[in-house]
Amino acid sequence: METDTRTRILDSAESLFVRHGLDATTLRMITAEAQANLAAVNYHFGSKEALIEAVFRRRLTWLNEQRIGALNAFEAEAKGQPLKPRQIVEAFFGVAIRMAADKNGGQTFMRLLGRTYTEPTDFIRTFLADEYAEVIARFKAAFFKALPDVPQEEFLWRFHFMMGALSYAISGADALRLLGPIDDSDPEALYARLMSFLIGGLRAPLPEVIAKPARKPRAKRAA
Amino acid sequence: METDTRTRILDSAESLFVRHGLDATTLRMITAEAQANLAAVNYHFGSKEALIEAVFRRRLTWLNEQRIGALNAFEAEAKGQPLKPRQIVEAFFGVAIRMAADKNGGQTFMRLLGRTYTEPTDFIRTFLADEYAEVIARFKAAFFKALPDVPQEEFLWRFHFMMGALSYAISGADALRLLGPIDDSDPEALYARLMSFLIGGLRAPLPEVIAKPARKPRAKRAA
DNA sequence: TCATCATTTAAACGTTTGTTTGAAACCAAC
DNA sequence: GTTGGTTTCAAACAAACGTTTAAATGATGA
Repeated sequence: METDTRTRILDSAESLFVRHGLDATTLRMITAEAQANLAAVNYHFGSKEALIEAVFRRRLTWLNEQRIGALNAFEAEAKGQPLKPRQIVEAFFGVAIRMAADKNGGQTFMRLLGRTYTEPTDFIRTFLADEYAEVIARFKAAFFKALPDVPQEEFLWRFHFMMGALSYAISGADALRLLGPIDDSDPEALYARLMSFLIGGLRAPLPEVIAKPARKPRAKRAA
Repeated sequence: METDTRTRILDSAESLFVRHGLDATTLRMITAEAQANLAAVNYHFGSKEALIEAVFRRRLTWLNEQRIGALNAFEAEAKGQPLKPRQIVEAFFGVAIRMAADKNGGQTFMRLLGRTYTEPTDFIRTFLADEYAEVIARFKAAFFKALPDVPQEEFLWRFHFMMGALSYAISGADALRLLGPIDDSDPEALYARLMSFLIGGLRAPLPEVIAKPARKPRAKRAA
């Protein structure tokens, strides 16, 4: 338990952010739980904003490297042939689910990340966009190659839906309590469940209505 | 534009909440945009917490009544027979997507709602659980009846995933910017896209690994 | 016209926020 | 043992927060 102040602060911040949200977590809560002085955050990180970025960067960089690594492995194996969609899904979402199952750090962070995609704060949006730029580009290319019959815009939406399902899968029991008691203790089962759901959605028949000249009836109810 | 102070505050709060989040939105921002006095919030609602609840209740009650209404209509038509899964999905998620397409109020709110499911704040969780209790019970029952071959726990997860996809579908362009430029101006197309994705995921083949006696290999990488 | 109620207003309240300060404590190198 | 650089510490800072107050204003019915 002899970790240095910097990491103790990162750990406490991560854990408190996921419990109370970014805004509602104060520096005093963080430093108290980390058994550090209040000024330590500004000394080690500069500001609360910089601390938030550090909390995310610490694990997000590694996560996306893993994703690209998994994709590289599949592509090397395929020797120029398009990958199977299942492989690409596995590389992107599977890696995330497995990280979320890792009690030594990943679990807490992934819950935080899941609910941060929809975070409206500006500096977080731009920060995430930067961190994701490379991995998104790689996976878009792989998907387009693997599914040449699916219109690109259509696929982007499905990718987006899949991110939503992933986010909720990871947030897990918190939001699930809305649906009733449920067991989210088995990460392998969760992995299998999410994968089959995602593949099912990804490979669903294309909707017919797409690209219809959306003529909206102007008629309003008489008032 | 002669609306009363109370509704002007509700409208401004709704719009600001979705832009900056609940915590980061201050009463001074709200009253400034609503052209009301700072004290007006506490006068009309009692507290900021009560205002938040009012913002949600105003549209959420109606939304869930619509959902139950749609389900009732389908069930009356089916005369005791189980519904088709597509109908239940339509009643729950279709109603939400259509509300999200309504520029006169619904759109802003649904974006707010989508990112609030994962909100960690306690009083919001309990509030949402209350508001959703009835509609969740009705739809769970309908789904269980329509899909007797799907284990209930399995289905609850899929329902959960579907909520995630819906949430992201509604948050729309905000988070989608991560994936690149995309057009979310056509609600009918979005509706069709989400529905086919959801049905695809819901009806995907069951994963085999479920309920395996999760024996986790203790072996760690040599270090 | 007056009295009564509801609403709006400006000002102030006590807290809490993130941040800064300057001195104390620590620790290795010489 | 003294120096020099890093880290910790208690205390204070101004700013912003949600909330409260008491007076001013508006509208309604007698």
